[in-house]
Amino acid sequence: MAATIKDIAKLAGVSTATVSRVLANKSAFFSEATATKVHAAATELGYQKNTAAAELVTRHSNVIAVVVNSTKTNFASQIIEGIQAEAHQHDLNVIILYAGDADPVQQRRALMTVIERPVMGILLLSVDLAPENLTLLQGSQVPYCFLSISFDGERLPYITSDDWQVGYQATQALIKQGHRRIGLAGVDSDFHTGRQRVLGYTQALKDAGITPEDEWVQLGNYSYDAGQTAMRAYGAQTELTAIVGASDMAAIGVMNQARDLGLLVPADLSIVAIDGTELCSLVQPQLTSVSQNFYEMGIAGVQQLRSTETLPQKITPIKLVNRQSVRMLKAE
Amino acid sequence: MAATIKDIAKLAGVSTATVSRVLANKSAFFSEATATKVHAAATELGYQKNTAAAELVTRHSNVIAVVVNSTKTNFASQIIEGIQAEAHQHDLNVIILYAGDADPVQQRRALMTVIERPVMGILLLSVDLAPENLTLLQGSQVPYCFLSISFDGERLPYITSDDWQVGYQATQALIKQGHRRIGLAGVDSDFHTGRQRVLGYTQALKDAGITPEDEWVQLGNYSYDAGQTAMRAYGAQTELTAIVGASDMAAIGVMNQARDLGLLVPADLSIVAIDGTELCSLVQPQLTSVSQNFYEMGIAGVQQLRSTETLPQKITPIKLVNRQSVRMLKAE
DNA sequence: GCACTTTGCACAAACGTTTACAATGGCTTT
DNA sequence: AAAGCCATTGTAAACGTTTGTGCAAAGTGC
Repeated sequence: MAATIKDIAKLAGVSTATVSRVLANKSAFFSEATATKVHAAATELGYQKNTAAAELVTRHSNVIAVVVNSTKTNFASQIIEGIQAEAHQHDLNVIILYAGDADPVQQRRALMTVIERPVMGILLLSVDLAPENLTLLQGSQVPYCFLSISFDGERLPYITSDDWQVGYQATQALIKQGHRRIGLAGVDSDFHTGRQRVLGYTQALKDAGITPEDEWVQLGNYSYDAGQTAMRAYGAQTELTAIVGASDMAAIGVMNQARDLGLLVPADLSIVAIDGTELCSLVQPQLTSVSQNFYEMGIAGVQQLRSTETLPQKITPIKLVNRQSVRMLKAE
Repeated sequence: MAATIKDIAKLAGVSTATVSRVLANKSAFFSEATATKVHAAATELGYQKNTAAAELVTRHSNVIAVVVNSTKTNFASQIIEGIQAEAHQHDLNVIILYAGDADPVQQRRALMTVIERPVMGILLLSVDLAPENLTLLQGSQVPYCFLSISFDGERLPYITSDDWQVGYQATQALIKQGHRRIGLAGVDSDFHTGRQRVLGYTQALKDAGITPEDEWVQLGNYSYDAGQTAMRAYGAQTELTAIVGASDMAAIGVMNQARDLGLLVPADLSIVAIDGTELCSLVQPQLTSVSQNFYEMGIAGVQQLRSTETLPQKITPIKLVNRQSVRMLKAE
């Protein structure tokens, strides 16, 4: 049905080899005259290249696959924008796959559709790969790199913020405003990222001479619901004067639940969010945040894929962005 | 490097044809004994199928490509979830491509990477294709369907909400609460979708015996900024008592700007948003919305791709969801 | 006018699969 | 024992490209 270079060759009266070279613009290999003939034939037939066939013989592809976990996280789009920008610079194309939220079956499906085709590399956006799927990935010979997630024991390539610092700085920002009883809401302790944030948080308190109570840390999965649940656990009579939300969503969950409990933000309760996506300036009051540089993470990700370095574990910078959800506390 | 069926064939002492048959599980064509041999060899070699090669000969693929415009719209994820759910039912895989926000070059890039490879169909999420890119798409022989966007003259397959109804019902919801001076903010009049919403809005007013002023409709691109700008245009002294936001984002923009102008929502100003994504319940007050059924749009999209019907223009239902941003107005 | 170098092109193999067709051998049927 | 059938397997062509090799014609220098 669709035209192939064979059809073009016939129509232009040359060989397929010549057609291929003209179309690939390997300029040393053909004359102007044949080139015009070939181009004319190509447009006449409405030729569409079959890249899959080409990739089969060249054994090399120019598409980067991005695997995203589909939790209701919202920073993905920022990372993807970074990825796209850098990829396009180098004439690479980007495809995105959703792997379910920690669902090994869906993860496998996404991984498979990508591994079975020629892709130049795989970027995994904060996906906690099930062990069997990690094996699959590693066995596939395709370069890969994790983004916005880190690992403990395993030696895996990843690019992320310093999560310990994230926890530390968020907490410290509150301490500097005079807060001393500070919660941490919606953080996950099953994975390295979450554990690091808790450690940073704890250390910041200790450095200020504060001993955190166990109930100050409410675990969760970074979601809006996790934030709400955490705030409900703290309760309207909480001794806390400030809370670090484990993500923007969690922070919003905390804030909305606090309001439902009759607490005003920041008058009664200060909040610092972690992530710093546009969500923070959408809500009211706007959330002060420890912001990650997701865009740069994306850029670094494709650079890593393009380089041959074996084990990069790059750290991208963070910064505190003051908005409206923290108030200065008078000395008690 | 990577093992092929040829290697397996050698190791198992059979032909590649047999290997292919065993691996594809064409059960009528081989014995148990050879099957086990083949499988053993395959796992020993860590075989990874090269789907691209297979698709080359079978001339048929099982991946659906979804092209998304990267405006800061947030309903995309809901549609994609619908697409994935339905696709997986039928053993189809989904890949997602970002086409820039109305940038023909990026659109072309996305389209190309998809057309040049074997895909089973293309779904376009609210992307306003530049004319030349539309031609490209149509010339590609690949089935396609637009989602969450509609067209005027051209006979194109699309699935969307009834945008006239969307405009009508949003406006009517406010009229029913006693409002008579109602704005429409952030809507785009360059495309069919936006024009229909304006028409629905206008008709609803007329049906209530209200003659809308020109300034009541503030055009824009559905973004947060568009909402803010619109509200700024209305001003603090606006005669309007209610505003329809052209999207969730636009509505939030309106709301936040209104607050900055000293207007309380819904006490001084009522708002109805269009879309009804989770954003509506994240902000404070929660936004009453005319909600679209994005999930179902996704499902319908892949059904359309699977069917052979040529020109489907399906309408998905909408519904009014009451939250907290509209107040009943006393008769004046 | 000869040997030599370019230039421009065609031939054919290769990439990793699937599948139509043919071939083999054992079993059943008569 | 011949004939036919079935189950299992192999042979080889095909998919649409790219690219190494080789060959003819044209151009160059003597």
